[in-house]
Amino acid sequence: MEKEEVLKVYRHSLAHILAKAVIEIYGKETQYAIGPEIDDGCYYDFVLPRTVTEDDFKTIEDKMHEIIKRREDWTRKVISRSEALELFKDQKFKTELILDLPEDETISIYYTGDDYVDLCRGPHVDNSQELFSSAFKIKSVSGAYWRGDEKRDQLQRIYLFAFPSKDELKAHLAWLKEAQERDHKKIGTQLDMFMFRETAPGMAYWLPRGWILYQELMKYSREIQLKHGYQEISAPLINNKKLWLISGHWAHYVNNMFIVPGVSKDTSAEDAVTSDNTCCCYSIEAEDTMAAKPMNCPNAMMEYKRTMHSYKELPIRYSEYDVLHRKEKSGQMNGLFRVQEFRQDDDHTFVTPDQIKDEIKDVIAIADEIYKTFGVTYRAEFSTRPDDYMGDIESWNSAEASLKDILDEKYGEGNYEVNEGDGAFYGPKIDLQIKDALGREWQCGTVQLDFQLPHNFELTYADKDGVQKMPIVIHRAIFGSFERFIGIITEHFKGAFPFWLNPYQVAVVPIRPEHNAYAEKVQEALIKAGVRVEADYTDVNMRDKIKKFKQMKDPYILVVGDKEAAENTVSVNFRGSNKQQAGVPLEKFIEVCRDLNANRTLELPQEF
RNA sequence: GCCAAUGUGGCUCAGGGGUAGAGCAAUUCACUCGUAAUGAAUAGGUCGUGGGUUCGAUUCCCACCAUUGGCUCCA
Repeated sequence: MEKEEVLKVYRHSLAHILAKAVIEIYGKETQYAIGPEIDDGCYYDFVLPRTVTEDDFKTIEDKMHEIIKRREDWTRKVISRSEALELFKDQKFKTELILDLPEDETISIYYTGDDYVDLCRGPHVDNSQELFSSAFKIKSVSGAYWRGDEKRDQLQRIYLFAFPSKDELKAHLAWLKEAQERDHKKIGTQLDMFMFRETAPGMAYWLPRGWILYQELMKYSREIQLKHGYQEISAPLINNKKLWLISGHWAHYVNNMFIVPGVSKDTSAEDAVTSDNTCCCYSIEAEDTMAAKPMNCPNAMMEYKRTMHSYKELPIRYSEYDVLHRKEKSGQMNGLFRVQEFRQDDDHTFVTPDQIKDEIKDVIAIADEIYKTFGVTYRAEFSTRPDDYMGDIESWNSAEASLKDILDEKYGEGNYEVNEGDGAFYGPKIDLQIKDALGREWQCGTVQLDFQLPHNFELTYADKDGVQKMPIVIHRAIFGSFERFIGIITEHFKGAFPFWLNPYQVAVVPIRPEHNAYAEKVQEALIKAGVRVEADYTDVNMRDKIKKFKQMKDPYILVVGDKEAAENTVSVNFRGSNKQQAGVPLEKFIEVCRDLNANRTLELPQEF
């Protein structure tokens, strides 16, 4: 058996052991649902008479060990649908699973000992003693919805780390610890990049250092977009409710919007709020109700609509970096990965149907270029027509065919995920996912076709034949949100950003105050060359200064004293090591810095 | 929104029914230094917020807020 297969069998078998242990501890009325294997182990979903907390972990683990030691045989049986329904008549989730199986499906069950049976395809170990060498540990408990539907039962999910050997478990836990050290929330605090306060949940305060990095990203994004024919626009951050009614956001997205209630004339309105004893009453029903924009699209439509357009002008690419606000349900925020206030590298491109393919190809090319600059890898996902789609089916079919062609050509057939029916109601989309330090995937890039907004805003262009036709809108973002992207690259680089991106690129440390004059000369020369430099001219131990800049992960620290001043050189300290190189001519050092910035080089030279 | 956990000086964390501790950072003094933690002293906290129990709550209970790991949703 392949190693992968062995791992699967172990994990899946341990899921059964977990269920058996939980049933023995919590009693026969336990409802057990499903227990698949996952990346680092497995989980099992239950309905239990009481909640499982961390205090129960040890009890469950001990019970599992005890069960394994019983050396019970695992027996597979094939039974009929009616036998299965009878066997699991007290198990509502199993019953539902059985009823959902196709008529001709073989129904197999697995016994672990005589007293525990589970509906399962297998395969499994033949006897529990095969699990003697396995290693497992309860990772966590969480709520999970039956079949991922929040309207259905909430189950208690118990996650297990599970590996074939103790060493592998140990290695995994070590990896996890290392990954937690990469946590962008931790590094962001250490490097003085950003902070959060309770008075603005899910909205980052960008500190001086972090804001430098943020702006460097925007600068980079703007450079690329300029090359690809994008025009930058900016539009109001809050808009009257009327706009959101037209765009459809008021109907579909209002719960995610920060509303600014207007002044209501009708003081009896149900949602009217009296602010004080004056006559002023606020209501979201009032005509002057405004809302902070959660998306840029409607305003882009407005700018397009300002004049008549000809097919000759298309594609028109409007990019924007305005601040967006999306109200999230509690428990959904997560550091910079999921915030309530953010900026996207957003764009709305207006195209004719036959321009879709070339345009999207270009978008993917931009994504490749950008992600490559950071050395991150991504995975593409293609989402197709949902049941509640808008527009005519021919447009959908041809649009989906174009997207599929592009994806096949770019990544090869089967090298991207297809989510049938998962597209937006207004059009199919391609999402680009990037992983964080813990291996969780986050959507960054997105390319979406939209047949709906142009319709709602009655957009037109005059085609060759003189007939007014409706353009198609392509929504796209590559970084996604800068907030999320910064979170990801912070973890990716563990805070040691590429030279061009690091808040300060070079730090200057004069050995004693009498070397300040030369240090200032070095700093000025670097600034003149467009290098971001910080220096410490205070009268403290040079070691303290070096320590401080090392902790800030500045790529190069230049120590200057008598020798350097006399020779017009610098003594270079390299990030991430104790390595030093003395006697580097200042001009040479500056030249290298200039190149690193110009090329946005990923690697940091370790020698001059 | 749901399940579980967490919230103690700027940061990292210990403690625990009798009104709080450490390290780092900060400030002051000494050392004037050639590459990642010199020494001494000082200052800094109504222990997330609001209720309750108690003679007494930072500690126990309840609610709320925020944060974390998941579920759902999403950039």
